[in-house]
Amino acid sequence: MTSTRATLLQVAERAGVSLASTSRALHGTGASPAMVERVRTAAAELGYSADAIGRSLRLKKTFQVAFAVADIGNPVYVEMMRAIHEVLAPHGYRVVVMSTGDTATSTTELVRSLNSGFVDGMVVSPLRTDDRLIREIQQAPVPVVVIGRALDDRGISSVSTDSAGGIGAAVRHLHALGRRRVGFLNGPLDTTPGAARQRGFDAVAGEIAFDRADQEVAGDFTVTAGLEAARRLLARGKLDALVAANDLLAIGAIRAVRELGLSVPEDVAVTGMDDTEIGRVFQPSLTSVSLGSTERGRAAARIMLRLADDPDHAAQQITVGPELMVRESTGGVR
Amino acid sequence: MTSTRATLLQVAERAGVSLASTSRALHGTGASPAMVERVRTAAAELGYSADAIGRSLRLKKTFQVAFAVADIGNPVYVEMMRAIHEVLAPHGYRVVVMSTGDTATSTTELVRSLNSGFVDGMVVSPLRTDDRLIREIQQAPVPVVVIGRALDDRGISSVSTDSAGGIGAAVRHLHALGRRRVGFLNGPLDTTPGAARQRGFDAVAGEIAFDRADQEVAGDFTVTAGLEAARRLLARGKLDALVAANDLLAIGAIRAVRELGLSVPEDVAVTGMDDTEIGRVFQPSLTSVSLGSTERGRAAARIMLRLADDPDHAAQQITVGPELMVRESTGGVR
DNA sequence: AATCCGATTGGAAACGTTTCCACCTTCGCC
DNA sequence: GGCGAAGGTGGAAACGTTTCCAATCGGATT
Repeated sequence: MTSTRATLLQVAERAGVSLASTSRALHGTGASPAMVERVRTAAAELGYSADAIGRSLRLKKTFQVAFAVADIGNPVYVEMMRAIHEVLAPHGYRVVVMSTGDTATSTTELVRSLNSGFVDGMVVSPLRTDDRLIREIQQAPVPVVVIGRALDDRGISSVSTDSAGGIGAAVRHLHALGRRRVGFLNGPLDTTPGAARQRGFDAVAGEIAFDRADQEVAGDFTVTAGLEAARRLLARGKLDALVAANDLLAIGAIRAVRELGLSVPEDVAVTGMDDTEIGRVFQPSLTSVSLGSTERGRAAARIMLRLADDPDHAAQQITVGPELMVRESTGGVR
Repeated sequence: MTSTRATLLQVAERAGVSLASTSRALHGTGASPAMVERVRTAAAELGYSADAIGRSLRLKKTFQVAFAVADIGNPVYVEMMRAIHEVLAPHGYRVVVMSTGDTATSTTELVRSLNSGFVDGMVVSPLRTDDRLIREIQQAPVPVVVIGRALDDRGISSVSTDSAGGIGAAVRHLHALGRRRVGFLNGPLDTTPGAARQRGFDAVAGEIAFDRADQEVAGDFTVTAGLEAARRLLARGKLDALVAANDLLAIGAIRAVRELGLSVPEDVAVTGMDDTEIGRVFQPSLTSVSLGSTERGRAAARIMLRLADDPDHAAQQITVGPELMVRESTGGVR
């Protein structure tokens, strides 16, 4: 590692030409072939590469977009990230993932990232949303697109889905299979998805008569938390169906079922949500409600592109419908 | 979203004081309480927040560190990221993940990220390493720490592990259990981990006599690729032990075993590598070689801190030993 | 009462880049 | 051969911030 990196001025001096010509020769247009050759050589000799900071200060553009997410460990965010990258990369944007790490302080962290971040825009999928976060998004210095909650009224661009309806579809599916003792395994209720999925379960549980309907809340949306919560849920009484708020929770739940010597789907049918790859290859493969992660990521990225072009473009809300993918964990296939 | 964001100069004008005083009042020291109050008010009224680009240009510091990784979908990288974040965050650094996305162009992408990135340093875990990449790392404008391959001779800081030895430990474990027909399920051989693990298997296969030893290479280190490759491997003849180069491949392999109506670990014992969370909660839980992802991440981050402080600090190489974690998939527990 | 010291303040430069503007050269055309 | 246009080049400003340095002010000490 050389102690100091070469600057454009040094290249200019070495080439014996002006700073302006050097810049043009390397990047812009309007330089003679001889000039280009000369400057290129000098730049190569010095191992020059343009400093992103200086360039961005002048251009007022970083060509970076952030994807801010509470927990990068959740495969659904990985899918979204791939989709966002796929849309943005051809337009010259790099996608950087900022994991807020600790979900408790995610709001504050997010805001700070935004204001002092090196990005032209941000796609954010917050686990928890409060008024302060919304206000910060509204007065953010760069465009923000929210994945995960409709915010029609506030002039914020968002891509949302109907996860409540998705839970309903899963419950109806289980009922149609003849299951009558259903357990709902949700994530934290103070999160946006947790709250929505709870609404979905409450609604459908009011419509459909079960012999028994119980529920339990996991500490977060991870496999481990799902395992623990499912143990508690199953300890309270026999169930023949488990609706998990998320694929990771469902995987934990399946383990809990088997710990009791029961089998999936014969004794207990299990559904997840998010239609992740791990759910598809798990054994049994997971019946899961797809919320179109890839589609949502793509939609968010497209809105971002539009806003990057024209920051005053009207806010836009898109909704992606849920779709039930029936697989082995509810006895669907084979 | 306001059309233009407030600058420090605007705050200064509104407060009726100089630019220098404004900066001091907000950030530095040596300003009178009255001045601080006055400037704070003006800043609040304008909704001012410092521009990261301008600040970085002057400070020559971004307080960001990149973690560049080929495939963020692999949980082992998530673990590393958490560890890196954990070490760096208390020192005021933000960790951003740059997924090179397509592994084929990962080298080129990586280099570009580095040179034009908004980071003070970079921790990189390359899947494929060639001379060009090494040269780029050596002349990188910011400190780089490599996770995944010892590069002692080149003056590059790295944190590596003995994955070859780890494969050896897994094979020996299976042999000790009485398994005599072993299959090795590796990832691409042109990757750094693929090559190392191949060496490990070749070495131990030369030492220990098996009745049968076969192997197959998966297209990448994912569950899906593991499933497909394991199908091919198992189709070629009966095996009673499978050594997978990674937990994801192992999970795919278990599915392939079961598709044949065989059970794990009774008919076929399976080992993975990386000791990921998903492997621990999978069913059966996965016997896996821990390569200390968290420990490696932490070590890399600590080296990075040192280099950020003193870029000319001598390069440092750390090695973390592998450790076999015996679980259900080889019949270890219960 | 004069001087000195410390505490605050403002002016100005600097970080590295791009681009506007003005100037110069050269070529083509009348 | 002169004139206009076109193309290439250099000077200088600008982006937003921090910090060095000098200058001012007030109070305290001799």
